[in-house]
Amino acid sequence: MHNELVSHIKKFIPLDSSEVAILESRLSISTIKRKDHVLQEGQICNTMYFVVKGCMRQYIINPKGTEQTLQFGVENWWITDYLSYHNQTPSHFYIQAVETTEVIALEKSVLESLLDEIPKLEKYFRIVAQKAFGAAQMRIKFLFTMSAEERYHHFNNQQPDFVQRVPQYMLASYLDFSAEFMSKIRAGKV
Amino acid sequence: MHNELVSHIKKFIPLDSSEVAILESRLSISTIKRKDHVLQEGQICNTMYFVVKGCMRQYIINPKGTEQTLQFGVENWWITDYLSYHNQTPSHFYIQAVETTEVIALEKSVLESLLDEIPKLEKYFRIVAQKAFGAAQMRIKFLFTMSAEERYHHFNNQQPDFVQRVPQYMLASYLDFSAEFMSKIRAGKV
DNA sequence: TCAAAAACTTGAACTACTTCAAGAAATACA
DNA sequence: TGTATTTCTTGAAGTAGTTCAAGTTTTTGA
Repeated sequence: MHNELVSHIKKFIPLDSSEVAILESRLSISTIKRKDHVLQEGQICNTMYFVVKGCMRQYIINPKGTEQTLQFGVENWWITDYLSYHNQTPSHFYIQAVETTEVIALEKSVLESLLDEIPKLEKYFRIVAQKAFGAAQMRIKFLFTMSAEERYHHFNNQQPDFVQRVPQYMLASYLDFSAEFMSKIRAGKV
Repeated sequence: MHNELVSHIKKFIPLDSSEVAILESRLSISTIKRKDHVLQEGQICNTMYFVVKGCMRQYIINPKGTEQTLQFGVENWWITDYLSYHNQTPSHFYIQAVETTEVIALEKSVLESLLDEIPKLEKYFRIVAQKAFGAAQMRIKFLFTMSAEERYHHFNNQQPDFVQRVPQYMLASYLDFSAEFMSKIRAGKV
């Protein structure tokens, strides 16, 4: 029995047993407690996080001092700041555990040596990044074309269980409206 | 002297002369006339476009019938619908030349055989996709935290020449406000 | 188990933007 | 070069959302 990341990789590329062995030897699960951060604004991001169980989020603090969630990462998602990671520049984001979460933290140096040893992994990370970019484009489309109420109902239809899982105010900011307005949408007062 | 895409790839990974030769034999430049489309909503996207010279854009038509630009692609950018491309599902987007544009159109079947022959290219496309995703995250951050006027001035500071290059109404929709409002911002009437 | 902290609700006042309509200016290309 | 087309401007009226403040409910963890 091997770890969840290996299973995820195998959905995209075949791995032989020696490659699995290399991966297993380098990857370990760590637990991030609810509300703990793995990245703070201003830090350089040197790690990619694969969510095994639980939920992480990437957020900012806006000029009014309110948190706004840009991205959630649940089971089988990667979360990181790719811009800070690639350019070695200070991050604009916080990355935090929404609930106590198990992740595989993959440091840049470890990832780079894995990519050298198992070049096939490049394909895996390419596909993951291209799909994530595609999802980001759809997200922008929804933000552009739907009203706040439509965005709420749409999300609620697509991910009914997830809505139960995170605080309302985090989801409101992810959908780009205020927590108060979300409360009114749910009460049917709009 | 070889093509612009080969030069771009060499910024990220080394290529030997036989690899360059393979690439050159498979890649050719085509010209897309101003306002012509390379992808329409509902079509399956089977091609990635690398912009050699000119400007492409990805847009949608919103429920009110207005075009909204999600993405511009200028020199050395890739533009495609990765979600349609990977899942072979109908695209939600239009991709069009803003000005007459030279592109390298890379079809899925050609790209896949290139990736088999030159596996190093996986790294190039991985890095390109990760950077594009990072840029999309920053874009969402700006949309979330800045007022319309701030978004305009910020963009204008970052890309002063680009603002001259595209019709105002396209840029307005990209920045997520109306063309009329942009006109007022520019006139200082807000 | 229970006190403290976090999350949610409500209504009233406000505002950053949109929409509409019509005319003026700029640009493309026959 | 001239004219059709595209793009930009302006003001007035409207609205989808925000903000604030205070109270209520739910959840957390010692």
